[in-house]
Amino acid sequence: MASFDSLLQKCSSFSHIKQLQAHLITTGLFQFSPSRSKLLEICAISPSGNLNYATKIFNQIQTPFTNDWNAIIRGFARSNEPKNAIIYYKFMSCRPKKPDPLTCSFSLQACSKILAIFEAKQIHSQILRFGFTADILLQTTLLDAYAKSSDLDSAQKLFDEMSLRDLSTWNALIAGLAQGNQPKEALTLFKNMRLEGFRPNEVTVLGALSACSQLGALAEGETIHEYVKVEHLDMNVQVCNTLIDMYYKCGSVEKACDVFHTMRCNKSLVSWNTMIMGLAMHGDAYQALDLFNKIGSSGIQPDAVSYLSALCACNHAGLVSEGLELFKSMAVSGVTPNVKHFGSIVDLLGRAGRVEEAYQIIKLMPFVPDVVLWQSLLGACKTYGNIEMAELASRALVEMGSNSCGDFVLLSNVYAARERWDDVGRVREAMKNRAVKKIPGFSFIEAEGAIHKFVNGDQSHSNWREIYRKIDEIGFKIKSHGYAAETCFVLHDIGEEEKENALWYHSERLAVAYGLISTSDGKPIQVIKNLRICGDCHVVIKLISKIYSREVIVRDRARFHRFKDGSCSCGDYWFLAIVYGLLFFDLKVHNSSHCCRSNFENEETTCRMKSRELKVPWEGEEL
DNA sequence: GTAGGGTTAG
Repeated sequence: MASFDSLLQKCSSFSHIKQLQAHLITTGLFQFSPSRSKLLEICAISPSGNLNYATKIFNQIQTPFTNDWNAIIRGFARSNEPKNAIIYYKFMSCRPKKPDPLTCSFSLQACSKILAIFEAKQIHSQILRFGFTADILLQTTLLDAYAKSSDLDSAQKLFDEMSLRDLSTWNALIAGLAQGNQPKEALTLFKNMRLEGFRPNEVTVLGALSACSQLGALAEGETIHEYVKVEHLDMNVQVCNTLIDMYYKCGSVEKACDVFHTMRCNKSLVSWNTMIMGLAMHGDAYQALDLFNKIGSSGIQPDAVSYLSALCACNHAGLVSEGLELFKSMAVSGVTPNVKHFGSIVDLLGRAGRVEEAYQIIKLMPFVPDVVLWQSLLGACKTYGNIEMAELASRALVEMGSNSCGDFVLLSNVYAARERWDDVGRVREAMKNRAVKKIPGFSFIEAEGAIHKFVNGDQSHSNWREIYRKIDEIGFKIKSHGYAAETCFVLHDIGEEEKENALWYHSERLAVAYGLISTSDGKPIQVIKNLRICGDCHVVIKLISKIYSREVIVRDRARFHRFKDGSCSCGDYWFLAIVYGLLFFDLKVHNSSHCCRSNFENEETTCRMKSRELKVPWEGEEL
């Protein structure tokens, strides 16, 4: 008979596992043979195995070896119940066999998955106690656990303290920074890594490209793309997908299309979805829908994200009936709509002024409405001046614990539009009492090899005087083209007093002015803004694009605006509604069709409620 | 001997 170990290597079905287990039991080796751990591992992690059954085998063992613990912890760490891995780790700590670096590694992976920072810290202290600190792999796993649980300071500290780092260590921190809202730091680290002689691989460029996406750093992204081509990393589909994402988020949907159409590896569903979303964000709704309809011909079936991307295309172009049809067709194709699809429909209906229908959707849908849904409805109420519904949505948001400035501003906007100043004051009080924080608006522009950040009324840039002179010049020129920034409605002293020039020196305008100064003629100006673009800036930038014959691309938190020859790719869809709403309610509209001025920037915040709280049975106790 | 780093989303 073949040896037990060689049978283990061939073990490829659940029945094999049971036969081998039976063999161990009948020969009396079960309690003593080291091969048992391997069998347990196969049962716990291989596709032919069964984690429940592995647990049963484990429970039969009188004194588990460290490797038995490792197998079961590893199994749970990669299962849907990573919490159990930590529970087993805790059990193990009270038993004679002590954890080894692998045990810590698997348990940390479980911590990363459920963002169990408290437990990760305790395992960290055990790693120190056991003296496993020289193990680069383990240190990297620990670093990753910190980074994934948003404790980037600890991740960075660990990184700095490591005397030896390998490629994965750098990758873990770059990816961690990129995903943890520190894209600038991620890119700096990426550069430092190259200076230290490391050769970025697929994983590295994924992190770095993701950082570029967030920053809108097109030039930087292009450099990385060049590197990708030279190193043939574009044979990796994830790299290609991230390139598509990077290009469209950096404003160049054409280059995203280029990558998509010339991919040398097979396209995955994510490739399609990313491209569709890119087209949607750029307002190319018909191209997006066209691509959506072509997914099937590539032998892939669209999934929930594909539908969401296509719905998003309809949303951004105001294609209401197409969107509704698409939503209905989901049932036929067997893709179950989730809360985001319903959110999309609520937004679509709301933007089209069908606020009551949007509300009915929220009421009837089979999900508990989340913050974003109510925010969509509230946004629509503001646009169409629906006070009753706005109050309802605001109440829901408050009940859900929303403390977002944007939500309060929207409600006060609705009141202000009806000149209900007492209510406006009430909202203002509520904001004060709840210590609602205003999210400061800022804009980025990449120019002269650096990223320049502007806030409203910013005078910190070394060239600020020149920038302000440019803005004044713009003001002079656009007035001769009929621009008049008239006030439709003004929010009376809501929030902090703002300087008179706050509107005129909005961050996006400063960035565009700087772009005009610092980039050469004919080159498109690309600006990234953290909030929604202001309606007045939208008008001004349209005029700039015409007068200065410059294409300007602004990415705001919701979509792209491509200004060319006096018009914008969003078709003014998102702003026209404001005007219709005002006319409908017969409010004062002063001699301008493009007025939307408020003391606030558009803060339709979509801040998500993060469920990072995690309860584990022994919370508070030391492991 | 066994492990670590990763793409799309209202």
